[in-house]
Amino acid sequence: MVTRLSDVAARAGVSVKTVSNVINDYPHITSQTRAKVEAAIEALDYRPNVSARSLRKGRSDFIALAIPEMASPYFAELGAAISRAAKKRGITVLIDQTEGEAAAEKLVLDGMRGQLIDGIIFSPITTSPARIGQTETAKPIVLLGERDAGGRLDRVAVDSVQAAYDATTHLVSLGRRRIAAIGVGGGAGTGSVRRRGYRKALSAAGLRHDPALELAGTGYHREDGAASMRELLALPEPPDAVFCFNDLLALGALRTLAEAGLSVPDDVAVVGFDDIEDGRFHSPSLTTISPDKEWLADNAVGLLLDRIAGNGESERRNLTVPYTLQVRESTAG
Amino acid sequence: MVTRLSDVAARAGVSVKTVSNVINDYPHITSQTRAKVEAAIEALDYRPNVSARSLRKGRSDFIALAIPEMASPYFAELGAAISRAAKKRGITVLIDQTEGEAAAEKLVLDGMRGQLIDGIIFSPITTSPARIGQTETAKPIVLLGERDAGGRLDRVAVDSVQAAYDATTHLVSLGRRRIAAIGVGGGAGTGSVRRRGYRKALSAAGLRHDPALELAGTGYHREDGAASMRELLALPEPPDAVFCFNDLLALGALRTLAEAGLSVPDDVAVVGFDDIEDGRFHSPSLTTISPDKEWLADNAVGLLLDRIAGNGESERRNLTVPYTLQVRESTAG
DNA sequence: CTGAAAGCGCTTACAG
DNA sequence: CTGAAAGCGCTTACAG
Repeated sequence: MVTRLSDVAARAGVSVKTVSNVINDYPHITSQTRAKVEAAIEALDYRPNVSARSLRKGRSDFIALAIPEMASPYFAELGAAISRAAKKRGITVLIDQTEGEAAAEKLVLDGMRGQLIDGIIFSPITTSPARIGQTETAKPIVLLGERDAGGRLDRVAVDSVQAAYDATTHLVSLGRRRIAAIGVGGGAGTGSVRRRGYRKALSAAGLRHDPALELAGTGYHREDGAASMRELLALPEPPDAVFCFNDLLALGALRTLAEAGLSVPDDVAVVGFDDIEDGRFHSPSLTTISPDKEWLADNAVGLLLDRIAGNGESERRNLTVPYTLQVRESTAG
Repeated sequence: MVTRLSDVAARAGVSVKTVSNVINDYPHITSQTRAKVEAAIEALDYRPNVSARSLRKGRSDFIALAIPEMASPYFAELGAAISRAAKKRGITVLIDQTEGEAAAEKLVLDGMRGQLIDGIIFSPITTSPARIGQTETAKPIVLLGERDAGGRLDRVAVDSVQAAYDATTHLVSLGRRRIAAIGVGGGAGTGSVRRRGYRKALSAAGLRHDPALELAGTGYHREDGAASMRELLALPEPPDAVFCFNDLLALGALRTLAEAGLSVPDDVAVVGFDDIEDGRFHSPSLTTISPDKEWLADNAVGLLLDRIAGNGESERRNLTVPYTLQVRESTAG
């Protein structure tokens, strides 16, 4: 038999309303009454039934984090940070792996899973911004990453153009002249936004951009970085530096360079993006763009809760995550 | 306004009971009726309210995965596999980060979060097996990892003694004689169980175990492995091989060896445990014990659901996860 | 096979 | 400040 609110009320000799008031921290309760109720809760080891509360209030204090893949270190670290940020505010995070599939992302945009969750933090990779912008979602959504929704949804993201510009400029300042990019892509995602910053930095430095040095690949994993690096090394004129659009690509590229017996950074300098722990312990350690993940997590959760709390109609916000360039061995001997 | 079951019933011209029957796949419904109801559901874009269903049925189809840390690659990969395995069966996984804190682990053993979840997959690292064995939990629990509960709870785990034995024996077979261990620990956790296999292999090979070669460290992260390796290198007689009790420790050790200018495996051979992706792409790539994570995930979820479905009183089960030793560059040039 | 009704455990107006 | 009662949206005996 499970203890119910009414059991607590009976034992404390008060009404259920009073017990509810104590649990929900409402005012106008004498400390004496509060103590009596708390003693009864303690004695019966009572815990409120989440389903009943959620059914009645229309709020569950659950939010969803929809990411492509939780086994990917950047998302794993981000997920950990977001879970912690949410827990601090009494919110539970439910992680949904979309695997980048259009159907799964559509489900997210539709508001997800019946009515359990109160809102969604969403990192889309397949759905187009136009499609996202059309969303008439039942639940508040905060977008993460490069894709925006034409200002129709809240969003928290690094200024990727500027960050890619800084990363590339760092390579230029080292005297590198044939600077490749791994992870470029069409559309409106990471691959195209970061390419913008990369190209901008090249032309600011007076360097011509060579299409042969822009590698697209099929994904953002280590194996994709390794394969792209192999292609670059097979070029008549291989690059003397590579900017990889995330750390996993960079780690894969580093693996290929090691297999080829090339020295990093002497032969080829490498920069990544994300600052996952893996890169900090690698030999050579990886120079990378380091977004402030705690900041990102805190602000994404805060923004979403704000929206859930009822500021549904206020203007959409676009928060820019602070970042630094961490210079390590892969560019600095 | 949210669509309710009764709205669907009204539109389809049937009773709520019939709609409920269709949704829950009950028998005795003419295909004609079913089609009518499904059309109404489609037209109204109806989704059942999870809270209401869960309140009424006493089942939510949510399970919790309680792990120390989701940013740790092994747990991230495991979490991804468990989420996938659960999703296949229509179950949603809620990830709870205990951070190895006793209070958080106690909450897990108490059954967690009011009554939302149906059961728990739990990877404890602080709570003692004795304490776990005393658990009178409200919800079914499946244990992961070395700690058992004196047979009082279901458990899915690698045979860590045997796996550690295999890893160490592999090093012996390479002709290594001073084989260190990183990650040893007291108590009943990973650190003590794997040490048992390590020592057993040494004595089977006729090697004396040297206490100076057993490093405890403070945790199972890269930095702990790096620090332990530094200690080993400072020894009058440093080791010619190291068995690290997880891959993260091994990656940290590899970093220290690279900094010291030592060659792997020529000077020091290194073996890990877990087979995270990071180790496969490292230079040198990491020899490691590779547990079948898909198998683990499928069976942990299956066992838990079986228990939830009502086999509460049947005998506790202890499933052994298959593993292989993946020989890579860190021991094989 | 279907319909009307009770009840899961909360929260919240509504009276007092 | 407290008590009695309605209702959140389902599922499920109970009659028919």
